[in-house]
Amino acid sequence: MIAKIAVSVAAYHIDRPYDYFLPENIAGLALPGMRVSVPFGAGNKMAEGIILSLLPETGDKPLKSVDSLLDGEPLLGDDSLKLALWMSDRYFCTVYSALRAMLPAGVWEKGGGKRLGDKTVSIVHLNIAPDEAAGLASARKSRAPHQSAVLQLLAASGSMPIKEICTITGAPSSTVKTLEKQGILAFEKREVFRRPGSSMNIDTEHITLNEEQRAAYDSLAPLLGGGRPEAALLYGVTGSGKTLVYIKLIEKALESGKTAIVLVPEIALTPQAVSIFASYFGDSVAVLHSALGTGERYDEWKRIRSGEVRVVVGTRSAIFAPLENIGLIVLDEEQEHTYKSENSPRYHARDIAKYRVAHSGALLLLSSATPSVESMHSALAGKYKIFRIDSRFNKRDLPAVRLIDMKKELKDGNNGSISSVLKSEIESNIRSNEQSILFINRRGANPLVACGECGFTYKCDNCSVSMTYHSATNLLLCHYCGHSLKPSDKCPECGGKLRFMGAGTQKVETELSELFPGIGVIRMDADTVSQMRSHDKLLNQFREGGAHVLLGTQMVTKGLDFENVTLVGVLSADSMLYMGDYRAHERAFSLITQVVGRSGRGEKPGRAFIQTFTPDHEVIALASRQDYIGFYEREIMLRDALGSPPIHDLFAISASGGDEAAVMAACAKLRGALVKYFEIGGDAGNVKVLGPAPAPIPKVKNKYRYRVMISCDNSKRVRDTIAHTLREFARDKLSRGVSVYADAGTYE
DNA sequence: AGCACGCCGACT
DNA sequence: GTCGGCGTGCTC
Repeated sequence: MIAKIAVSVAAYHIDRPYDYFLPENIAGLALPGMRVSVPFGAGNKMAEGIILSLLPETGDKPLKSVDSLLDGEPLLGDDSLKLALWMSDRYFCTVYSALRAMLPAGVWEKGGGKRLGDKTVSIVHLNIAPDEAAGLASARKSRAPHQSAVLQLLAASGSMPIKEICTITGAPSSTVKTLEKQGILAFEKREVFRRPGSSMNIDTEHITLNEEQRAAYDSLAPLLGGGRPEAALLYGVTGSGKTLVYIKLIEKALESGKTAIVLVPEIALTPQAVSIFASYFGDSVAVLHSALGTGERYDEWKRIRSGEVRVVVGTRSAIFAPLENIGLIVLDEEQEHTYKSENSPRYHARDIAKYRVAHSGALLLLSSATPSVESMHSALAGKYKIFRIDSRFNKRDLPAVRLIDMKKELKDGNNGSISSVLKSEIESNIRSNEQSILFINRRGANPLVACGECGFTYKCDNCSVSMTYHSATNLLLCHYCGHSLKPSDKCPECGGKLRFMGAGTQKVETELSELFPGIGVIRMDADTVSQMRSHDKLLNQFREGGAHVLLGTQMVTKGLDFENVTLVGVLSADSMLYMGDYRAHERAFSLITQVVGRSGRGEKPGRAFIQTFTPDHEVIALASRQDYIGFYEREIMLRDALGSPPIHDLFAISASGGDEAAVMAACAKLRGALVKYFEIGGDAGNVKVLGPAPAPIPKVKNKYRYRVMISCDNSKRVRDTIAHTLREFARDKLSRGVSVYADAGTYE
């Protein structure tokens, strides 16, 4: 027998299914999806591989032999193996790396450094009839009270874990063992899964949909279970209760024997929504957090594979959950960039979801208050059915939004981060004991420290970015590599006076304490939530009225649902608009819309203020009016003109390395090869090769980064040309010290 | 990428 | 004569 195997150590440019001979002793046990140990390369070093398929011997060429099987049963099904091959073509990655992305890390820890065994408990059964046990219990009541209590308990319940018996009766475990020796009780080892406890319990007994939710459900439900792949976009304002619609749809899928996956951008940001699933579906739901330990994640994965789990809720990688019979896949907040993997395999969960839906005849539900331009484009083109939920859950209007011109503030002598209008609004909220959320897109105190005389700025030695001043530690910090530096009193170049410019969360925190002495401010950014679970702690503190103001970065914009918040301030809308990539406007629009939606979710109406130096900027103006359609129409025209998605497909070929000249030369060579091959292939008309150009941040961690962009119509031929160019480049001597990768539909 | 093979200079 | 430099080519 011959096995086709994806080998872990085969780099991208030599990756292919390798054929190995399966020796007699393991040929009968080997199945596709199992891991194996195989000799590879000239040195025959042992490497891990995964069996892709088995075929009969041909005897053509001499093959090396599989050394050993590493699994007793397949870790991956046929559909996963096929998906990995598809991913290697789509995302320019090795088949093995695609397969690895589908498996929980715990799979490799068994027998490795930290043993990760299967956890078991001892279940104790009665070996005699219950009434006989009850008789023995009363007979031994005075002579052996512990035995009596244990027997009485088991007479009532039949079986129970030993630990539980001991805690209930107070008997030592030796009592139970004695009874086992006497043949009265029997032990059974049962595997248990380490399950993360759900922290909140939400009453989900009676979920009733309001009129609009019901209408959305009624239109979506018929798309379920027809066995035909379907895709729909649920376009619903924040706070419209889309989660309830998902739950009803999942329920329907389960009723017809199907399973469901719900993807969320980040569990930490939507704890309430996730808890609803957990309490509603109980043990048949698996929740895959990022905070899950290796063991817990591994166990959840096993529960899913065993068929015990029928609903999976999780972040990006949960799209690979080994569920059978999928009826529904939901992508909540589908526009979020966290659905795109930033390292190899550089997949987008939405693409994988489409693949799985197409192969299982399920319904894909994309959901958002501000759909990605791609998804809206597909919906308008008729590829997705589109449904709307227009009013918020509690029938509250969206908050009134006002733009504040910071140029004018500056003219009036206010150079702080908080405008006079916003200041008086915060003041009135403090007086009426209502809460406020302030959003600023930067952590630290000052993003720029410069000399007022010679213009010197503190730049990171390893990265091409200026260093941010952190007042808490009195250090300058690089947010890309973590490099830190103590600022000197005077300019290190000319001895002039240093100026601390711009504002981040720490600076605003100080300003707030100066403007409103004594008020409670909770600051939430990467610095304050780095400690485990402090994220929840800070939010609970705020919920319980522990502060007047919640001040933070992106993490205060999503999912939060606080009834007492009636004021939202976006302190600097401009910083988001100029991030250099084609998605900057989309992100800014979405972020502003989301944070505005945090206001007025309770009984009291909300209001929002957006501070900007460019109040006339169309994106800011559209965001302040919450005009998604207007934004979409403007954006789609720009995308078309710039050759960006969704009108055109985009690939980025990136090169990085320590020697800038070598990286540039490599990029130029890549460009030349691409242009040549596209011409030979007859694709020159379809394809535009742009660059090479430095990446938006040209140096990170002492590596220079340049790239070539390809705007085209994504086709197999184009992908093959890119793959061929990458492989050829890797073999080239010029490539020494320069690494390259390709990214489909690039985000940066 | 990682390794062996191979063909040239320096050395006990 | 042989040890080791790294240029070249292959990986079932």
